[in-house]
Amino acid sequence: MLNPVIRKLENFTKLSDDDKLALDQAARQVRVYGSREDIISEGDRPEAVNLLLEGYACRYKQLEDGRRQIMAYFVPGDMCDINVFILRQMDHSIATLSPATVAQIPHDTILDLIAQHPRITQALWWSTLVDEATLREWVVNVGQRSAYERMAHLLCELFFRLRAVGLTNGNSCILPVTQSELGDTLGLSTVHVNRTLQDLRRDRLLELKGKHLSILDLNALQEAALFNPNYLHLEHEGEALNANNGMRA
Amino acid sequence: MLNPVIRKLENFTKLSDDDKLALDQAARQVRVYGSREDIISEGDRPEAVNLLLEGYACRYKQLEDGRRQIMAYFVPGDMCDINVFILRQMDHSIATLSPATVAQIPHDTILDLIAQHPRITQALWWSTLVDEATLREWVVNVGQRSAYERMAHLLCELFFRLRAVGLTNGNSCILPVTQSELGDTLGLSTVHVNRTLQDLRRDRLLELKGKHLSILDLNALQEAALFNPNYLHLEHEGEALNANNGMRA
DNA sequence: CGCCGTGTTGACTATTCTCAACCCAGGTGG
DNA sequence: CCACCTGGGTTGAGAATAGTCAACACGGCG
Repeated sequence: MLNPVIRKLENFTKLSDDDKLALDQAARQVRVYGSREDIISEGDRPEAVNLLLEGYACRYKQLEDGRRQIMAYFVPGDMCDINVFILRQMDHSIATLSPATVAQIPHDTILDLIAQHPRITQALWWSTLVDEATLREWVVNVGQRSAYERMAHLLCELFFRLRAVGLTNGNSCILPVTQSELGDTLGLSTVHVNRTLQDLRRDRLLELKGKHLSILDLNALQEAALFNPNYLHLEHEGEALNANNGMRA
Repeated sequence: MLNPVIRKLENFTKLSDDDKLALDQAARQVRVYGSREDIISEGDRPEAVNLLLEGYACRYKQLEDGRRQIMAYFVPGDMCDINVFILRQMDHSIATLSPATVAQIPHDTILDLIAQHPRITQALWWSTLVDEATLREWVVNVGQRSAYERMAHLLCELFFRLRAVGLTNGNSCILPVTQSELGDTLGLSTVHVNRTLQDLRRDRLLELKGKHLSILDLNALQEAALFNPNYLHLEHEGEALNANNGMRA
């Protein structure tokens, strides 16, 4: 099994064999989770970086009165919290959505990787920038789009991201989320999620049953969602940086 | 006039005189903007880091059909785009909300700062983490909160942030935004923004007229907003890091 | 003076939520 | 093996929240 983080980072830059080996070795301490377990909770002090190897997870925040907002989905190859270890405590939680395998990379190992592998540093930086850009797009999504557009946009995004790590099969993929979780993601009630999915099905854009998503018409779905994949920066942008030597830091 | 970025970063860590000098010198090339001008536009290649010295600005994204979402506000001391220079082109725009003074810091200068001033590096890192946490909170805000709560939350946040850089006067501050901009921020129509502000005024929580915001009852406002200032990480968290030597990177 | 950008209001509409009921499939225990 | 239980998913009816449109008010500025 190819370490999915390698596949992901190579969307941005070409890694050397040495880089890849280092990544593999960093990800050797593994923990297995069941479905819907917290990997790290709000208020915890972050102890290690969690790299998702298999399964799905999400970042969420809960209000005092129980309302919950999911703010990110994680797919294999994603580091859930690389950027928080300077902070004293988590201001949100991370939980699995399915059974999952997670590598726990100690902070020191991350720092060593950064110190010794400039390509990895660059690619990790790229990856956090993409995470941020994705979050910005989510603000646009919940702020401006209708329920129908929102749902279309979310499913477009997930499909593109899963495809980038080789987890699609033609125009379908696994998506182990309930309608209630989709609601917590999009700021909609489960009832409305249900009706919105029916509308998308009626328009022959997609099917989502059980844990299986099939895109019936990707172009039409993108149009319906006003989806512009720019923000995922999947176009191997690092190649240019490689040529001109990139960052010095 | 104290360089506001120094004041901001000192919310997190103690800077040496040498650090401060370096920051001052980095911010010497200045540009002046009028109100509502783009500082950098979607599609542009980022050339320098824009540090806001005076005035207000925002980050926004426009959909093809004209809908606009504001995704961040910038106040003096904020670096608008420190983290994007690895990317080939901007996936969003940054514009002033008022007349503004902006320092343009070349990428090389940033890289030198990072290489030679570990405290600054740390504080800049902290600052980007706070920006991200803020963005996450905005997703929660538009996703879960009602119009009334949303507005209360946004104004709470801005008040706290302005206070952290010394731009409040008692319980009031300058906020040069129109109701239409508030709408684009919160995902509400201008009409509804207007009515929501009236409700907040009726409940004696705040007043917002012209460019002047007065908080009449900060505690009540926080409660109404379910506002928890945790995510702004304003509690001088860096002090701990200083003691134990912090990052090695 | 008159214009324009902003704020305000009323009437009507659309979208989304809530609540409550019911269905269905998969897993468990008797 | 079957009955039941439970966690999703689905449906309908009615209510609440927020949007749209159109008109008007107000103030600063050319």
